[in-house]
Amino acid sequence: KRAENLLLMLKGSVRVQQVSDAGREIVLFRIQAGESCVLTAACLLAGQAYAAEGIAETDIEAVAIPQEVFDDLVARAPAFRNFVFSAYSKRMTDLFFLIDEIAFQRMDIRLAQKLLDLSQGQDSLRITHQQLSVELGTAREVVSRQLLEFQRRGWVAQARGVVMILDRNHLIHLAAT
Amino acid sequence: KRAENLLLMLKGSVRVQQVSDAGREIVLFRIQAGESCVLTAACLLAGQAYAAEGIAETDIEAVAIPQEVFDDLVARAPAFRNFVFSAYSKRMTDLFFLIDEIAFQRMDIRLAQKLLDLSQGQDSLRITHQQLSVELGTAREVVSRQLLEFQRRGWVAQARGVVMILDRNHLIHLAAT
DNA sequence: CCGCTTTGGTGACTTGGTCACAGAAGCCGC
DNA sequence: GCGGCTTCTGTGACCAAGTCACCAAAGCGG
Repeated sequence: KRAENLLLMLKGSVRVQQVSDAGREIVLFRIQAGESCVLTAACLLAGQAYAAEGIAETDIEAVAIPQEVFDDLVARAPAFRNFVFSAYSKRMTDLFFLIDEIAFQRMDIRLAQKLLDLSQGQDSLRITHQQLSVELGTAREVVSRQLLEFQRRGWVAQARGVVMILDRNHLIHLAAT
Repeated sequence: KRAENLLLMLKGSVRVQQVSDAGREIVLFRIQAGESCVLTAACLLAGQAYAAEGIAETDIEAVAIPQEVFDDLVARAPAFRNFVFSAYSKRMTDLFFLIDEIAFQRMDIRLAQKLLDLSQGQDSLRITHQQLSVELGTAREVVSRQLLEFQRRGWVAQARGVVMILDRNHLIHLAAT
């Protein structure tokens, strides 16, 4: 029942996503380099049935901290303890934010935000409509239609598996709505 | 920035809900007697901007554990440490579940589940459509329409501020879909 | 070049959310 | 009891999002 190790990411990133009964998926969050996987581990080890899955997006390096060492660190190192609790609460508030977005935010706004987020300042973004729909937890058709609308407005251009950002300012403006 | 105390509920229950920019609300989870408010506290204390609010649903009793005592307990009492981490992971998985429901589940099914959940086996339930809509994170009109449909089918009856469950089996059947 | 898979586009339809009301039920002071 | 509030519920029109059933075009592997 207990997981053997707790992971601490050194390099790369892991995407944690969930699959629904009907086969639809949604990205919950990402674990970046320097962040701990403690919480994921905790979820696992608490013996909860978890439908979430972690997917490595890049080559990753991580250190595995055995259960006993982790326990000992939490007990003896206040700084480490602090690190762990901060990570937990960060995740928690991130999830609150995600819930708010899913429940109350319009798709066009969420898509614009996601494009800006994933583009990292680049003008071109390698991603399929299907992948974007998983990021947003919606259907592929919805993404296709929204991108088409953005295209009509001259904000983006598309090629197979690629989205090009032509007018970042308008996207930012929409995302801030 | 740090909260002064961490609360441990002894009696009663607290509803934690979030308000969106547009004024819509959704219930995230409840803290029951015997559960810790540790995570909520942690969220607060990590200095995150949090739009969530806790609302006491009954008279409550709770012990406030000062920061230092909490720290000391985590450091020295393995059992307490375990309790805290379990609580965290339980909340986390609960949130995953909630996200899944919001993103992918139909409203009629979610409403049926919520009615069964809140009724606690009773045949009558004191709640308004508005309150139900907050529980589900949807609009009041949607709840009204769904309840009307349930009523047409003879599964429930309604009075002002009251929902009566007439055919629990059909509700259970729908909820299990 | 030929099939096969992946990706994207489309129309029709259902479900859910928004808006603007209106009517009915309780509540309070008189 | 009787107006005048406030709260709760019902409703229709409309828009946004999700579903379904396709089709077409772009890559890919032989």
